[in-house]
Amino acid sequence: MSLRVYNTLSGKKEEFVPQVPGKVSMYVCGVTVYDHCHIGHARANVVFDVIYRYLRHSGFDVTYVRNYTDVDDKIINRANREGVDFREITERFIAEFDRDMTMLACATPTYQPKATEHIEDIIRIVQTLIDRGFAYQGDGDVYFNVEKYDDYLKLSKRNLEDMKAGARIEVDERKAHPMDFVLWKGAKPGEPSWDSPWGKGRPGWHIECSAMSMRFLGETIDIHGGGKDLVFPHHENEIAQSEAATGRPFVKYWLHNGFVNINSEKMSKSLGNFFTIKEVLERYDAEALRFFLITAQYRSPLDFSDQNVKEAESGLDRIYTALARIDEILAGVSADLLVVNEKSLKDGERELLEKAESFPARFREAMDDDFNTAQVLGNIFDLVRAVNRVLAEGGKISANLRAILAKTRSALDEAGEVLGIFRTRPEDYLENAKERKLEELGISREEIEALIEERTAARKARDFARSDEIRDALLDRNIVLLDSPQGTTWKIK
RNA sequence: GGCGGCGUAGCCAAGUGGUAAGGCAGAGGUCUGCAAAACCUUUAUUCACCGGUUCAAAUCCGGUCGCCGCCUCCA
Repeated sequence: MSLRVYNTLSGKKEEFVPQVPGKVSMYVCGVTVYDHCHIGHARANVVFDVIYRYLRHSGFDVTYVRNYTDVDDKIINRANREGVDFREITERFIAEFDRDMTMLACATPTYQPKATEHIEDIIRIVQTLIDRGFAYQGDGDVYFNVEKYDDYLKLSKRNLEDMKAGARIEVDERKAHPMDFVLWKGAKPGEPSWDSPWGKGRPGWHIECSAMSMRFLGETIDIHGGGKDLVFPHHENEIAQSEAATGRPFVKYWLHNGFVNINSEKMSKSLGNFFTIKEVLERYDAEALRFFLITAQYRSPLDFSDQNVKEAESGLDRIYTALARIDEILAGVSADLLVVNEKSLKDGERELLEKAESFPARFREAMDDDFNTAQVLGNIFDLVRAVNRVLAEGGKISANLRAILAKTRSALDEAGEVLGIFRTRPEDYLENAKERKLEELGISREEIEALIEERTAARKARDFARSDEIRDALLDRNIVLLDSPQGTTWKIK
């Protein structure tokens, strides 16, 4: 089986064949750094991080470029409002973005260029477009003439006539066609600007991605990604200006992620229904958030709600609990030396062995089918259940079981590495989760442990009334007690 | 108005022609002093609705209804 990806350009899943065997060039539109990022940005970046990791895992040598848009109206407006240089705004929010990405365990792209570092490239492309008759000047601005480029709207599959019909397009005297878009904006007083053949100015939004993509990845790249909302106009315009400038195809595979919704509506700044990554991470574990973001296939909408994230968190806890049990059993043994003796397998062991051994193939099959992370998670839970089942049988841990658990652990590690989860020691994950929740509940470990001690004494004395009273009191405060032959432990409800 | 997507159990979510993965929540059981955790069993004769193609459809085709997105900055 080979990798198949859904290409927005063809509207179909296609076999993924990079231009150069073994190598992949990938460009993903980053963020405009004028404010904190929200969960929608988190999803886009986690989705493409998983894709990046999976491509590498599949043996490709991937060059991954993600830009920072660091000059733009919104940045300038904020800078003016705060009375600071625009670079102060961009530096601040680049740092915030980087912190968010680190929290979400996103790998660092090969290159993270800034638009302002590529003004010369931008000017060169704009000049080429003018020379080739695709662009024209108007009052210090330079526009792309959409009527000159025959394939315009091939990505978003519309036509210019329909666009005009109900569209909210302001008539602009300087434009030859209402849909023409700006490549270079003439400077207004107080705005950051750069010298150009057309006077002082700054780049339009779309041209920077073409410039940086070509600079780092060449004229034709394998994958270009971004949110669905970028299909038109951003990506459409990138195609037009890039292909008009080079005469060559710009992108082989266009990949677009679905939105994060709130009550079935798109999360966005303008609707005001957004949560920043920063504030969500105050309430939830970062890994749980990442886990939540991959519970659905990347092209589907994903509804963000307290309940949904909590459910994801419960699911992740379940997996980590099983991992902790596996690690406890495997502690101190060298997994490489473990060999399964097929002849003396118990039923549960055989089932787990089969699931663990078939897992890698099922994992690849799901990921090869347009990165179906939801299906992978289903397979993971299936494996976890088999682990729990075997361990619930009790008895001594046989050498065989140890070997099977080692196989299971390495299967889960493989998936975890690609999905960017299970990267924490299970014990640490569970401890951290506990710590955070304890703080929320306003109860201390010492207090709980003192009560457990008192209860154990009461139970020894068969004073079950007192024992249950303590347990109920703790339960009221969301602390659940777990009795086992080894003693009493506790967890948070 | 144009273009595109979606509608699978109480909730989330896989599944694109062969008879419904998985998670959360719920119920019963094993365990337990009683519980909890864990495990076992169980929860959609059915995939928005109607019609068609087919030996066979959640999956393909046509229609209806509902929801959402893009067409303006947007991941």
